[in-house]
Amino acid sequence: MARAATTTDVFNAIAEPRRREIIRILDDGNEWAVGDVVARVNIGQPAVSKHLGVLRQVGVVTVVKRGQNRLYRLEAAQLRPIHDWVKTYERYWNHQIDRIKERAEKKAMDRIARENTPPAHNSKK
Amino acid sequence: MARAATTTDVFNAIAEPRRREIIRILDDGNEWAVGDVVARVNIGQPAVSKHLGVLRQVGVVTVVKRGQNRLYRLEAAQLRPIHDWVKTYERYWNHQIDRIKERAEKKAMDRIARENTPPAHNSKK
DNA sequence: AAGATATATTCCCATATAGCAATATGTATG
DNA sequence: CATACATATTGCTATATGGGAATATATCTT
Repeated sequence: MARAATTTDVFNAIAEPRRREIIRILDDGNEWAVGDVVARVNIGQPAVSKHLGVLRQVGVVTVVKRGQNRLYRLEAAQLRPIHDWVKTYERYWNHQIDRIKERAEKKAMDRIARENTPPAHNSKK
Repeated sequence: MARAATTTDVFNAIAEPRRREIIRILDDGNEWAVGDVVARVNIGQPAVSKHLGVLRQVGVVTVVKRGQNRLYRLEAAQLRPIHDWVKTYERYWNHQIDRIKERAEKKAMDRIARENTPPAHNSKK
């Protein structure tokens, strides 16, 4: 089985460095025409259009037509699944507050226990 | 130019859903033998070994030999670049008073208004 | 209408990669 | 030593994908 398509899995969509670069460019609250993005990256217009198409399909950008331009806008809220996923591991580099750490550990253990259909005993390290 | 290899870019390494699955399995503070991981996923041992190899090369897991086993341990601190990257977009779903939020609300209201006024069905309004 | 401009799409190629089957390597144990 | 076991590696196949070049499509301008 191949990995989930870039057009359906936001984790895969942002695995491409040029798409992260484009996301960064769009992150100023404005709408960007394709040509303006092209002017700031080192790849051609078709490649940029394709990257924007991928980002659109996973919802990370939206597009509106205005004249002969297509204006893309960042919808970074769609990145939240990535945030939520990686946040689960914060405790691995954040040791400041015990409460946060304990909460994260408990959440992880609860999830694993739930998904593994409890072997009916405890004994974690 | 292709995207950075799974073995050198942690963003690409975690773009594969089975690797995220393996990371979650390892996330209980213990060391896991390959066979124990194999028992929990739906792919064969060679595939698991390869996924663990990818994760090892990007530093997300470490491995020690013990007898005929190789024990893998999660080193989730290596996921921090992902956390730092996505954290810069937190304001898109946290910050209550920015333009994006307002836009989203407006869009939702427009949609609700549209749904509540189907053509030629709401006799009186 | 005829260019000019902006963007998307198609065609093609090169490369990465996920998985299985088979095999190799290393280790424990009789 | 011989054999079973655990894991890695190799060989292979199918597929996804990123990019350029060429082309299509839509819109603007004159």
